[in-house]
Amino acid sequence: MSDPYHHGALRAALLDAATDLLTTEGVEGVTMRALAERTGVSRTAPYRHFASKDALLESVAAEGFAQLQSLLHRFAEAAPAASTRAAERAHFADIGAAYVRFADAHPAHYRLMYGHDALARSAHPALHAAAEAAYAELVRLLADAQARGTIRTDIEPAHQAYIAWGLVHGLASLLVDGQMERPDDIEALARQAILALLDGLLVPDPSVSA
Amino acid sequence: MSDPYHHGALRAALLDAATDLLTTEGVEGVTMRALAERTGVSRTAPYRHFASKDALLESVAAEGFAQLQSLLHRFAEAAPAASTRAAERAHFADIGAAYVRFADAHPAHYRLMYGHDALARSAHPALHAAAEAAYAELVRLLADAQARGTIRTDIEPAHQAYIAWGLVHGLASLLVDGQMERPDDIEALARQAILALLDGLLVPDPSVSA
DNA sequence: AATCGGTGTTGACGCTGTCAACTTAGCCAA
DNA sequence: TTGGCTAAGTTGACAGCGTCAACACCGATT
Repeated sequence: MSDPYHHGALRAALLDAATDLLTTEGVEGVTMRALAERTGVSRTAPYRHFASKDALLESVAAEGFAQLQSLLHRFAEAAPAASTRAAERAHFADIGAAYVRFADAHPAHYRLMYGHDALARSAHPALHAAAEAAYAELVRLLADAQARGTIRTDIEPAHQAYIAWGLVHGLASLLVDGQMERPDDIEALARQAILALLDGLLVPDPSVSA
Repeated sequence: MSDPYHHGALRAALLDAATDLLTTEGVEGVTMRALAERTGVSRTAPYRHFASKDALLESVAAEGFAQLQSLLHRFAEAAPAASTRAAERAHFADIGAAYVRFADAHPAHYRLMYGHDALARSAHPALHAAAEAAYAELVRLLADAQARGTIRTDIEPAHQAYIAWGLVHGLASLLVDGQMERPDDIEALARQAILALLDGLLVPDPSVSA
């Protein structure tokens, strides 16, 4: 009836509580003691499941990359079969908008995935692997588009993925870190950015030389 | 002869020490006590010059944005007068490469400027202003290019700046946060990214519709 | 010569992550 | 059934952190 001595599913409960605290209080609010209290155990019980606070945060961050990966994966499956130029533009704009929407919906989580200081210093294999898996999904997406013949092939998909990832991550990061003025419609801006990358920023006509 | 009771230039010394510690130990190494020891004063002396540790870090971060701004400003003055397409491409590629090089040279400082958790939560007017000033420099750069007639005018300079800033910041961020594999030649990648944004990623010929 | 305010010091407090030693309870072998 | 092994949870303690309160110093102003 009353609280059993053994929790039973503490590990999962800790990850849930951490994600909760992350969204409500920010990363500063995620403390081992707060997690313990939320899950109804004592201060050091979490150490039976995570070697350190950093290890716990690493798992939370990795979960975020997994979500991002599955998001990209859904788009990869919904790729346009018949590849008109308009369909491709819309498809990639959708992906970029979805990415930025994810970051905007879970800002603290997103910040943890990329920006957390403790996680950035040393090697975190699980987190690194999760990030690479999400990245690989994007590479595949672009390789497919190259195979369809809609995207330039003089830049290898891995580089294109790095560039595209950099663009959307940069937008998301500016948004989430709050240094820049928050744009009115972030989703529209994300679409505009993707389209700019697809179409180019220079004037189409190459006869502008003075 | 011996240490005077009053330091004389403690504020500047603290900022210097903080920047030093930032590059050598990372942001976790920047502690009020360490700063006090480095500058030869007691633990709480810094509080005569900064309201809190966050306020001190905010000043350090703002200095970083000032450096970034002056970097962009130098490029604005060196803008190509006669605007051939090749010259414009090289010019913007140079800017992007310089930006990423800055981040790569001062990773911890760069992370502090954008990613630090404590600074992201609440409003930090001085930091915000410094970031806006650097951003304004980029807007001006792009407005000039539009005036020269080399860049599309159907997207306003402020939006183009947001997109371009997003791209280079995204690349820099991926680099500095260390989640992604570090590319062989980051500067070349930055150039490639800028050129991709200028030229577009789609195949030039619009007749690819199936 | 008195004093006033900016600067630096000492002591203390609560909060944090985490180690060490101990307890509990479920499970498996004898 | 029982004995004990082990994973899981607890309590106590410690050092390091940011920071407040109270006090000491000293150059400049009156």
